[in-house]
Amino acid sequence: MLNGKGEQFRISTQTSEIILKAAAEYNYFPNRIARGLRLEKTETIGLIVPDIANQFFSSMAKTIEIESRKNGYSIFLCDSLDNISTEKELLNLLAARKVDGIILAPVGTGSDHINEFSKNGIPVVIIDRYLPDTKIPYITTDNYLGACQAMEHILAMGHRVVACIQGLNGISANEDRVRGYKDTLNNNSIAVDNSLIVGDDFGEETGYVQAKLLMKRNNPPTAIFALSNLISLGAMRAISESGLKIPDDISLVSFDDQPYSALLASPMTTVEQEKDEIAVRAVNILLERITGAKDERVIEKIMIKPKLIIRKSVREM
Amino acid sequence: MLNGKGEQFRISTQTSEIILKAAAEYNYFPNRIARGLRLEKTETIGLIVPDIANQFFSSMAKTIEIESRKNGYSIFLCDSLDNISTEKELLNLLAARKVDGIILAPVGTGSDHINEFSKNGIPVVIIDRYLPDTKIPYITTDNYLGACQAMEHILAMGHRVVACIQGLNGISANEDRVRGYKDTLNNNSIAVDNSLIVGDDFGEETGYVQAKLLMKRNNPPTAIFALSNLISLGAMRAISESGLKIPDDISLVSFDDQPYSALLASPMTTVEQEKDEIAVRAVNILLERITGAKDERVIEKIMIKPKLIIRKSVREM
DNA sequence: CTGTTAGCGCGTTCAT
DNA sequence: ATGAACGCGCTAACAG
Repeated sequence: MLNGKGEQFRISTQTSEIILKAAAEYNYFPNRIARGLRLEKTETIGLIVPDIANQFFSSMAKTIEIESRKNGYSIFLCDSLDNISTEKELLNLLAARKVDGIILAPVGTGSDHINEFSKNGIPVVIIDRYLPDTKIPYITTDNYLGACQAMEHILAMGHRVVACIQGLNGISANEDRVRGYKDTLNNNSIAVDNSLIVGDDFGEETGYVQAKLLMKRNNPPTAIFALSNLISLGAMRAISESGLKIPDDISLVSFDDQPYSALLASPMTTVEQEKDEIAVRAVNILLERITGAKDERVIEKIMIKPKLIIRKSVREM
Repeated sequence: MLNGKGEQFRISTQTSEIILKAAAEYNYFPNRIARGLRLEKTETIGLIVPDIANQFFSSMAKTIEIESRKNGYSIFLCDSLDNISTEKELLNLLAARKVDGIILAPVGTGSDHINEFSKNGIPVVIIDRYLPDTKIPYITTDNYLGACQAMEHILAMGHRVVACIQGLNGISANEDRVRGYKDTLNNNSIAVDNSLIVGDDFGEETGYVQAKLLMKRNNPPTAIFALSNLISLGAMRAISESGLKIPDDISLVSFDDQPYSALLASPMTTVEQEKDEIAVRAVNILLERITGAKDERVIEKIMIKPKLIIRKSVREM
């Protein structure tokens, strides 16, 4: 009876005002649980991220929460701890909680469980990467383009031996970045040296360990392209421990701009992902699927252009 | 019927196994919405923070989510945008969603709405600060102690003119830190110069503007104590723009350790808050109040000791 | 020990 | 134009 629109259908002025005053006076709010049970929609969205403490995900979470709330939806926050079986459990948990839809930043390379899950009728939108051979809409950064932009800059500054510390092998975000790295080298007539492509996860430790190894090579790289903010953080730690300076001794470019990027020992050149746009569009696409506003045979596959922010971490050779 | 414990009360082996297999086979999960309506508890917790994109809150959110999930609870994430009327709306929203409890990192200085809200029976636990004259349990950093530790270090390094860029005036976290700053000066027989206590919010801009002004003084401070991570970020920007170096030209200590603190131009000495412990204890206290496990006349008022991490941003005079 | 039923609060439908 | 009754899926209470 007090659903806020029922009144408009019948009496406009009198009843509405009385009801509203009474509601305010008695501090009445409709029970969303009962409403959810009855309507078979809860106006909730599940958000699963591998690590909410990571600035990249927390700033998208912020935008997702705000944009969802504007539309009456609340967010169940779930941290999959970068663990694929946790991610699986979380999908089931959210299903049991009858969320209307899920925004998922997947973990690892396996995706069978996601494809399987998406058959159950709860709409899923994927962010940050995409799955091969899937019917699930996604919205990510154009990682290939971002890597090309970064590499073009490094090469334009005169570097010829450029290492790449990559993240988790096999996922689209990583593969696209590596492909951009290789293609840009090739386009500039520099042979790809596979021994300069190292690393296997997006964590800080990978950056640290691999940077140390790279610096010990006989023919060390003059520049490093780090494929995540944590990798560059680790690489900086290694470089700093070795007594070397950026960019004098070695240059560094990182994927993912951070609030502190401009304030580092050497303000860092980064590939900035348009997190806000990814987040807003993910919410809007999900809401369209929830409300059925759009032909669901259309699978959105969206890549947002990143932006190269040139600071002072690449030396001119 | 399928609540997972009913079986244990009756048949142990046979029925349980049959049910479990059937449940797995048909991929059945009990509907948590219906359950919530029936039991009048939803096993959900509302988390309200002023800015989830802030590392300080996002890492606590991570721990809160994980710790809650261990106990079967899911988290509604709400970002109050540092806006007190949004915070108010969110409290009501969470009440309408029938959360079993709320963890709140409050915004601003006003707290009447929180006291008012807490009378409605939904348990609230406050983190990051405390409210004056309230019956709501809280768990925060011992901000007074943290400020004393930082100031003792600065003074021990020989500084005598030390500025303090503070955050939002009037809230406990800020007042306790300022009190620690003043008391430590007094204990070391240095008169407090109120013109060296500047700033009025925790943002980056405050740090930037106030640091610029401080450096222009006739008798500029040799050290700055920044009362938040964003303030120190802004101060660093100002110092860097002025062509000055930390710690050679000016020393800096900041509240809130960050992942990048060790990797800055000058690795920064910080007061690290024990975020994990605050988060875990907040969840546990809230759960105790939800389940009624503890005498609710006991109002927990907990302060966790912070840790001074000494790096290289303070010069020996 | 097992099967049946009432009712949580809402929105919808059907009957006035 | 309004009011009464039903049912969403679950669990607790009760009857058999």
